[in-house]
Amino acid sequence: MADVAREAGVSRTTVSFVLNNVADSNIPEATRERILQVARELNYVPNVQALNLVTGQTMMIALIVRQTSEQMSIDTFTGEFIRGVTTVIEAQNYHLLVHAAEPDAPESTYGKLVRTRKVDGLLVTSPLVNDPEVRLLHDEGTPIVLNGSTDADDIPSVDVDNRQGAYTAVRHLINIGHRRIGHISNAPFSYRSSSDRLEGYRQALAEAGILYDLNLVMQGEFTPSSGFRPMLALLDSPEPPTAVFVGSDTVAFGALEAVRHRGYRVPEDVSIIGFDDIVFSQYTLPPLTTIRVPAYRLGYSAGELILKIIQGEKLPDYRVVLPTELVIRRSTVKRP
Amino acid sequence: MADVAREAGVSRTTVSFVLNNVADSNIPEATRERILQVARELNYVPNVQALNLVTGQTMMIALIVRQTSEQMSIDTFTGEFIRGVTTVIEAQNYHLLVHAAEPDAPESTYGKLVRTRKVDGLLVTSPLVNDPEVRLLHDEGTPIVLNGSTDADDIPSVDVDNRQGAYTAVRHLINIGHRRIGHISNAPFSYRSSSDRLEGYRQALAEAGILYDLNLVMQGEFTPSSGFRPMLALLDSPEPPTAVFVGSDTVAFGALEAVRHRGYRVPEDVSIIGFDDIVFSQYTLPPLTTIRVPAYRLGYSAGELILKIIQGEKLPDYRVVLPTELVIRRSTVKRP
DNA sequence: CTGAAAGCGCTTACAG
DNA sequence: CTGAAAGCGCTTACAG
Repeated sequence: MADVAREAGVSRTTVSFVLNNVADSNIPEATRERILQVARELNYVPNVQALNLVTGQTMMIALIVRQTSEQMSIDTFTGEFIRGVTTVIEAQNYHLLVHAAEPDAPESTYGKLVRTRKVDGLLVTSPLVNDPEVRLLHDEGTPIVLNGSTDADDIPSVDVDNRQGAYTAVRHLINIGHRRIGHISNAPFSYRSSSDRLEGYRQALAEAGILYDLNLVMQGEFTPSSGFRPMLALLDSPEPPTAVFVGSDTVAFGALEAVRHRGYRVPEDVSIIGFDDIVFSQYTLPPLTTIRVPAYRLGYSAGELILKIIQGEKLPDYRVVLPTELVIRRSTVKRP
Repeated sequence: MADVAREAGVSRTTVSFVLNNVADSNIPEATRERILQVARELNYVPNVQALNLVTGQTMMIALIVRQTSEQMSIDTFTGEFIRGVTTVIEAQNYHLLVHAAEPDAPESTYGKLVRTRKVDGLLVTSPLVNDPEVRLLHDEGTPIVLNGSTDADDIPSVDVDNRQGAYTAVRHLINIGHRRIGHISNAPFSYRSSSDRLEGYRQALAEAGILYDLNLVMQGEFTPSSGFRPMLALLDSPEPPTAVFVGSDTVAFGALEAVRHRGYRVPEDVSIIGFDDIVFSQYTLPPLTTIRVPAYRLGYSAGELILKIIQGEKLPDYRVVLPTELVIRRSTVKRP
């Protein structure tokens, strides 16, 4: 910048004014042009590090992905989510730092990112129901947005309406004649999404006057293989379900496999409905009926929200809840 | 830092020395302890922005993902790759910035990242065969590592041996008795990975004395649906293949679908082998025989390489090529 | 052993 | 309309 000033015969102040288009600076068009010209010739690009130091902003937002390597290798959600986030924030000159953290890491690896002024705010996916670090950071005033819900309803978040989605799924099963309906969760019930989905399941059952049977409820854990055994157990039970609501498509793949493994057929012997609508669900045999989760839009909303919080905007509501959508394919069928 | 200095009764210089453990600074243990103590009490954390300004480093590496939204939503590679990268670089206090760029974006959106001193180096996935921006940046001396190959062999890169992988796949088909073998690519042949895989296919054919038949070669484009029509065409041809080598698992899913759609069966009527070994390939019907690509290790290697380049290390070779592995499952079978 | 001073590349009151 | 100066929070020769 000093070079530009010298070359143009003005002070750095003036250069800064015209390059940043500062209002009320009243620079005559002539010098203005000259400075712009020189800057172009000299191929001037501002050093954002210096800028950051004086403004106190980093123009960076961190995305903390709380997943194991294994989860990450089967995850198609985060890619779309990232796309949504970057679309919004890059339009405002922010960038995204991605940091993976094991869900059961002994201590926070991400608080440091904000304390050392590496980022201006945090996006946290799949937070634990009760993450003390998130709590602490939020209370310290760190801009933070969760993807998914925790017990702390005062922390800003974006999520899908899990209860409603599960309700819709089970309602669909009931509508087509099923009464004995099993459930395999997407994750341990210590995750809010799992317990919310379970609640939707129970609500639909209750409304239809169907007794809640604990023997029909199993726990999955993110992966296809975690859906295999629970499905076997359901199939082998004295009074097997005619339909199963699986809390995630990925887990449902293992359930489909289990049905085949026992020599039964989907949907003739048992209907299966999933949750998420990842791309691959169209290509299973049969294609999976499921509940669509708008990953891109969740990312987009999270980006909008964190930006507003960073910019100190007062918001009527710090929580955004997006609707899901029932996608009927061929893994569910009317009970004769 | 000024606070710490005042509180401990020393100069900022001294504080800097002990906090950074500067050698030859000969600080007596007593003052050293005192400073550390005060820093802890005051909860001192260095401002990395200031540090960056003086050192001229940003401790950031950008990952440029050249994909459309659609590609990103079916991509399980990038997640694992990211995990590999962050594992290495975070151990050295670097962080990863992720930036998505449409493959056909009119102009570079990422050159700016290095010119404005936002990052110290660039990782570029799925580069175009001939990306002028990559060329330019590399020639300007920007540390840059590609994931995948371009025509420019002087630019550092990490990749799998695509030719060898394809050769192994087709060799497997030949070994189990197939002679009429089709091919559907993973991407347009303007991508280096596609043309390399095609070359491996041709080589295996040639070695076995099988004539190369252009009618048997089709183009896929990343998605399952892009594998559907080509497979139909192959099936409907006057002399259909008994086996098909598909350049990516994702594309192979559409091919499997097409076979079912025509009322044929895999592998009884036609064997199919994929490439990549994504998790879902275990859950198709039948489970897919494929060539494993070590995504995590590619990311890990890319991270190591870019760090070495940034740190100015002289390297014997700037290209790392990782081996693939044949994974035999149930979609390929001996030709009677 | 330790401190005063310059400097990294910017912005922004303030004064003229 | 424009410039001199202070300051953002650090590091690092240099001198004592």
